[in-house]
Amino acid sequence: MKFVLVDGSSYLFRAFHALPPLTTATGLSTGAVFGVINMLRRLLKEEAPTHIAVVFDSKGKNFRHEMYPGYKGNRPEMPEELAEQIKPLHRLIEAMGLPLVCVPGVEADDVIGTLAHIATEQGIDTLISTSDKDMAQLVTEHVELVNTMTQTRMDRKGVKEKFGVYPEQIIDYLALVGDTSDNVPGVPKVGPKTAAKWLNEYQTLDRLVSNADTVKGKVGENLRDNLEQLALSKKLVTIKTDVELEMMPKDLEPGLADNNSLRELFKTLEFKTWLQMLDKPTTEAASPAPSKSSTETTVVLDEATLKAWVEKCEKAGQFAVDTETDGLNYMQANLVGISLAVSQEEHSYIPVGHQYEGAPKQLDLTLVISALNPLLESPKIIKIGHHIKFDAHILKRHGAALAGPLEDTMLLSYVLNATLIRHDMDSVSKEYLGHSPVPYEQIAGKGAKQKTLDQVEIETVAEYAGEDAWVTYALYEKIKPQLTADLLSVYESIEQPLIPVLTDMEHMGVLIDTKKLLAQSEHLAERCQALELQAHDVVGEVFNLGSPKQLQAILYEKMGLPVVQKTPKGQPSTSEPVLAELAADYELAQIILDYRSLSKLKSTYTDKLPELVDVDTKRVHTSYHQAIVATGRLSSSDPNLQNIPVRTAEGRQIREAFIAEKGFSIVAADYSQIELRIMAHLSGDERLIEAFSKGEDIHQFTASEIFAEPLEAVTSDQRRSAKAINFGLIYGMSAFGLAKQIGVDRSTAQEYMNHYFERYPAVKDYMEKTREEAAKSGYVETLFGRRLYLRDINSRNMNLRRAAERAAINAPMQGTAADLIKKAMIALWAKTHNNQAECRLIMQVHDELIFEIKDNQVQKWQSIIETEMAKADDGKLSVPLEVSIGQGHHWEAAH
DNA sequence: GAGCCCGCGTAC
DNA sequence: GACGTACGCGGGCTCG
Repeated sequence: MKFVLVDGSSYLFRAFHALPPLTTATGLSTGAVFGVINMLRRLLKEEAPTHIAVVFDSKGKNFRHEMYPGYKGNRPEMPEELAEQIKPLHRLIEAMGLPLVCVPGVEADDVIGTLAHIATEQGIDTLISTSDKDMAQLVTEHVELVNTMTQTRMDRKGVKEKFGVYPEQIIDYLALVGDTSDNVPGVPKVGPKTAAKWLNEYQTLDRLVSNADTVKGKVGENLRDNLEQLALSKKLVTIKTDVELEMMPKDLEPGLADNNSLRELFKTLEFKTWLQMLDKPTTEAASPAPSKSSTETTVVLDEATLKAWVEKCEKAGQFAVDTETDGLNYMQANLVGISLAVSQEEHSYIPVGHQYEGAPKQLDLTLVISALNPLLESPKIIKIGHHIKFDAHILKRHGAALAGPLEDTMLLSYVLNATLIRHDMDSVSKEYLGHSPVPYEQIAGKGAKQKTLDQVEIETVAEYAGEDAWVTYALYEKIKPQLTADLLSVYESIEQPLIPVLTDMEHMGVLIDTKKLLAQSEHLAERCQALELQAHDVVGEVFNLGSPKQLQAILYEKMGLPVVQKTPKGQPSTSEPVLAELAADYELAQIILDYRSLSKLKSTYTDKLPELVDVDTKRVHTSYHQAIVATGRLSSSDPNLQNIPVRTAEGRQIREAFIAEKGFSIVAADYSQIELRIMAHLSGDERLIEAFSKGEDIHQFTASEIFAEPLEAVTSDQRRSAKAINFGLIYGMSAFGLAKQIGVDRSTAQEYMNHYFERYPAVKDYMEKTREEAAKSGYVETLFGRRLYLRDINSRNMNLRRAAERAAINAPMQGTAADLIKKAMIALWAKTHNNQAECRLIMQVHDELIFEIKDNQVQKWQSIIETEMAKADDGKLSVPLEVSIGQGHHWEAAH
């Protein structure tokens, strides 16, 4: 046990007087807070206490004032600049998870003296962190002082060196010397030297007083004149060691840091460096005291223990569950074991699939599943997981039905703060529990030697799996209470109900016409080969067309093409826009462009998609990630179904391979211009809202506004420019970007934008207001209250700040759109999940939902889909949500 | 050979 | 430097 007592009051005063007077933009003084927190952080780092208290004086008078009305009498009233720092300091200390102690009627010294005294009695050594010399009287063999500001440490020997007397003589010493700052009288003309000399001669004040007559000179006279005063001074400087306290040293364990409170406080106090450090996962800045479990994981190998655990979970009403598997593919992985936790201390692991040589006999999988099923299915029992969708898949494929209520700590963390940390278990645990779980590699090994968990010893996996379960449980208890009402509503009405929707979508998968894709691959291979030969021919040597590096050497060094643009690393770029520009003059550039686009299609889509078709279901099962995208969108991987080509005719052919099973059709429904509609709503721009309400072609309408032409006179070029502006605005684009996009000079682009803002003044206001509010609060919000923190919004780095400002403008629109389609998915799932034989949701592509619907039911479902999607805003939007919907035998035809 | 970064390109 | 959010390919480099 490492016990540290911090004299908060002494540091507060020291810091206030020693440090330059920092103030925030609003005029709040923060210098002393900064100094004390800085000191505390250093102390925590250097001493790593297991038990700690930060002690402050209580407000108002204490027993010393009663004893001596003049106590601290010559001290001026505490300046306002200091007084206003006390509350924020206390709040910060609490947010750091440190026990804050403040006992009425006594001073910090007395509390510290008492705690140190108790600790010594209990055999605990104490370190007192203070800048107050009076504390030297508390030093013993078991109590040391440290001044964390000056980095000096003092034990018995140190006290003697500094004061010339031993700690037990310090009280007498102080009484003799007096203390002007506390208005404690001493003996006139007696300073440190004399006091030490006398005490070395007579040992104690009492013996000195008895021999007062023998002391010569003027000081001797002064001593004799002040004997009465001396008794009082002695009482005043004596630190109490018998204050009645409610806490014991052992109670003073640091709690968990509340990083969200810290963030708010750092923001208010404008402690930007710490704010940034807080947002870096590697920081030890505010890392909370580590949380841990004091018990081992119970390994469940017999039916009786299993039954006991089922009952335990039932009784608890909520439990954390985690599945261990032999892989990450949710459609293929086999169950190796299940861990459960009903508290941080009670966790178990039920092995069912360990197969290494010498593995003990484990409970039969079907037996375990049927024992757990009542638990997993019960609508009365809360199941907590971290990324519980994965566990739901695994359990489902092994005959168990994980049904709601489901809680997911990954999603809780995401909703609470999507941007500043990642939401995998390790990161979240580190952030909220200050605990780093055993990494998977430590259990399974890494690289070529990596084993699957079924090959790893049960005891080893049990520890790992049990930890995952109790950490999940602890995270749930820790994070959920931190959600404000708005964020809780985002969680409960969007993210939580989306879990089963995504589970079903993923499990259902998408039927792929593998043959068609492979035929396309062959065709693409031929064309790529031809282009490659052609390129080699033009250049006169063989090189790798797929290598930007080789290409750069060929184009700019060998062939001497003009360098249009450089990559961020200073290399001449060979990117699409550059080559497109060169293509007018150089045949080679066009060849490369064609090659690039075709080889991209081949490598990423026509070759890869067939490889990802599941052997059992013959369908592709993507993973939708619910806690990745800062704005609230989903992302998709393995395969990514959200970037299937659509722009070019060749690319679109790939969509022909996304088909429906026999007797079914593909139905695709997308929101048209959803983000612009949201912009219209959020800005409240009347002209824009009206245009949407009337069902105008928004790009054409915008063009007619910008170019002051009647609607019917708008040229296709004008419409194209207006469209670019519309999209650019959503992304916070500049005149420069717009100019590049539509191929006009910058001043023309600026002119267009000016016209735009003249016609839609509320849009301009909205963007400025969004920027301002983001800078002030550090975050922006969607229509439904989803919050996005922007770490660089006040960065002094112009580029970072500008990028954060663009994100601030984009996020409410992109995020609200994401919220809306998620709500539509949830509403539609409610209508379809019991009727998957007729209609099933199979894909989501940000503003589009794709269904597979029984041929003779298409009409009926199309109207349901349209209705539900159109009313996903709950009537909140001042513009209508328009849905365009189509059907066909494949995705391409359904557009 | 595994793992990572870079440049590039696909989607909304 | 200049347009927001993602995923993922092949090349090529580093490391063991």
